Amino acid sequence: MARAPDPLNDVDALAQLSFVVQQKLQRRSADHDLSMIQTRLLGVLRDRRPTMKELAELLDLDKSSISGLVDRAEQRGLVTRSPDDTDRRAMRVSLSDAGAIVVADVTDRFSDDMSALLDPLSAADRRNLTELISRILPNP
Amino acid sequence: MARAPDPLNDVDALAQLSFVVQQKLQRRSADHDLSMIQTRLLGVLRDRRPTMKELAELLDLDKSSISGLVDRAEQRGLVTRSPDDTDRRAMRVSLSDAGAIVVADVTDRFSDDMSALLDPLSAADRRNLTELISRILPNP
DNA sequence: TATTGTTATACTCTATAACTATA
DNA sequence: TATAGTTATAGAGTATAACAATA
Repeated sequence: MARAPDPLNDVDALAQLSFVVQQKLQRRSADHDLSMIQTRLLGVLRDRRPTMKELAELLDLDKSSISGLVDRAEQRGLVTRSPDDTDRRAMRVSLSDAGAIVVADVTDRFSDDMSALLDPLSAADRRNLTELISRILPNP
Repeated sequence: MARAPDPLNDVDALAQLSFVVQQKLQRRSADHDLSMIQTRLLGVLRDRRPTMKELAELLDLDKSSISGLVDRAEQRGLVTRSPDDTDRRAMRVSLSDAGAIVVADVTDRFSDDMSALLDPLSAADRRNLTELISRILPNP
């Protein structure tokens, strides 16, 4: 007779779930030849036009790392740099049309993955899970 | 009056949770000057003595990437290579005493982080969350 | 003087291809 | 022949330090 799997403790459950979710996102990114950090870059640009400094804060990277990251994304035509309107030292980064299409596709397919992951749960259980997770996430 | 945060949909809840969890692990790893992949290497060695090929499968990396990864861990005294008993082509990798201490510390502190994260939930809610997550994780 | 961004440098991480030794 | 592992090479990603332009 089939044995039930070992019950997970709460710490292991959170850790394993995070790896599964990240792996899905990584694979959908790789389908577009994007690294996780490139996908995160495009993701934060969906609703922002940040300066390089703001990008460094959003992605928790050094400003010099942002320079290289944006360089490579710009060479691929996914983002564009423009001078800031008022501060002539600053550059603002925005998504190109091509970048918007790519990030939308990654997002859509990742959403499909997450829906598939949630498939074993009833609608009520799903609402319950989302509510519990919302309560432990740091308030936006 | 303070507004409640926007309610998250289930996909966003899973994605955000995974980033929070991974960020905690990354920071605890960085405290020991370990990258995430080095921590994962030490983690899989806690209960295994795999060959290089098995490590490549466990970490989903090319065997040549494993060579470099193990090289650097070995130079830091965290792991050791030993020849396989029966296949003279193969090498087995194991945790050193120092490596075991490091991975135990990262694990303990990460567990503390996860417990703190779960703090807003009652014991019953926590059990409920763990049960729901267990049902969506791929069966081991 | 302080801040924004870039560049030079060094290191880690990763894959591909070619290689050696063993099965 | 096929497999296990290493090495050479190339490129992405990262931080530190030094720098130029602007505030």
